[in-house]
Amino acid sequence: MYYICFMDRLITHIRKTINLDDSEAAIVSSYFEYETVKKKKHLVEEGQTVHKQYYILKGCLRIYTLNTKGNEQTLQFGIENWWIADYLGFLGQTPSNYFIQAVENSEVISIDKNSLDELLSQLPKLEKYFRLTFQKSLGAAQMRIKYLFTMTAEESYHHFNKNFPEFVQRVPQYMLATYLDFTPEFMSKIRAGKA
Amino acid sequence: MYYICFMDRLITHIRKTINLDDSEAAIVSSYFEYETVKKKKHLVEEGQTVHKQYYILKGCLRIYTLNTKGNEQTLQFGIENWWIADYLGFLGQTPSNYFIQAVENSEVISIDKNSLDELLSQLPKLEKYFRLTFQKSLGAAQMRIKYLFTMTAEESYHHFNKNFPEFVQRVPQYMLATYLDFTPEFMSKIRAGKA
DNA sequence: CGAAAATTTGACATGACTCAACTGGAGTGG
DNA sequence: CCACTCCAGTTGAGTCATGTCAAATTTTCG
Repeated sequence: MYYICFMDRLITHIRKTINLDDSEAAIVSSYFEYETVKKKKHLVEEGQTVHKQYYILKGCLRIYTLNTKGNEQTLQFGIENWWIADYLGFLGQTPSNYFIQAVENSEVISIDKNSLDELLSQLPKLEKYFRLTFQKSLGAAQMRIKYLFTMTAEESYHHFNKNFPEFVQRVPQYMLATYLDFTPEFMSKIRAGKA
Repeated sequence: MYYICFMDRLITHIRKTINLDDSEAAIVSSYFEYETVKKKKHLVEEGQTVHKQYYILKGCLRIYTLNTKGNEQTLQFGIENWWIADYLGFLGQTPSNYFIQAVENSEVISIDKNSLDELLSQLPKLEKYFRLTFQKSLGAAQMRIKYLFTMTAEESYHHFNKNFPEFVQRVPQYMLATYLDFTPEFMSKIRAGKA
């Protein structure tokens, strides 16, 4: 079974939280689909109602939205072993509020709501893995809001550089600007020390 | 047992998601503590390391932080039947990143990490309740970030008024300003139509 | 009733944005 | 492997949304 191969990463990740024997791991595997996305391509477009949660095997994705002026605003970046999704859309099966796009050529595995519900009723011990994953993500989202609030543009930039150097290398600057909530031009001025 | 009384709300809330018989409900009840907080008093101060998750029975609370200038910034408000916590601090048992304060005289029930862990191992079916609760909160946090990004001060104000009228009535305006990310003075000008 | 807290108002200051022009490097096709 | 294009990044001038500060006014509540 080839899919076992690319499922390994997720199984390993789950096993950091709960025990899974091989037959259970096989069940988990059977519920996921493998997808590749080329750089710049979208996995989800705003307004779509087919929702999946994506687990990133390789590459880098982002979730973003457009503001009233039509500019992109990045809510979150994700890399290897991160989950990414429109959680409200997923739960309510409502149109997506966001775009999900590949920043680099990427590989993901995905699961839709029905499949996740089935999987969880077949293997209830997985609830704990997802509970902890979401709890952690929720904590991260709180910090994200805190940082958006408390730092000036320049502080945000330096803070991000210091704390997430992997992303700085992998994400183009104009895109990082849409995450830190200022314009690419302004970012350029910060970098030049002319802000 | 008196505590059964104020635990009712949470039990009812949990039963919207999963089934609980009376003996299970009693187990849940036994893990929570009842607390009251007077308006303006803090349940948690920044830097503290005793962490609990709070379920609001009555009243209104908020979680906030201070920016570099010492001004308050409100991350989230919570009312009856909402959970409120510093989730990252809770999970990691690290010093709190935030203050949790009563906006009105309030009643909450609380649980610390050890108790929650015990409760969940004794009653694993609760994992699903918390998984769904956190998943929903995570979705809400995503929307929160989207709104902070995409709206001007004036749009934020009107949007909040329209969508959360209960809060507008219960929360002082200067505090709402710290949630919507502008100054009380500017809020006043928006209201006067002079923005 | 009085004090403290919340809200309003106005004058002025400023951080970040807009727009347009320019530079340099990375792909692409011939 | 060169030439061309296109996209990312830079720079500067002018502008605007929102902040700051201080004072006046209104509301709340002990």
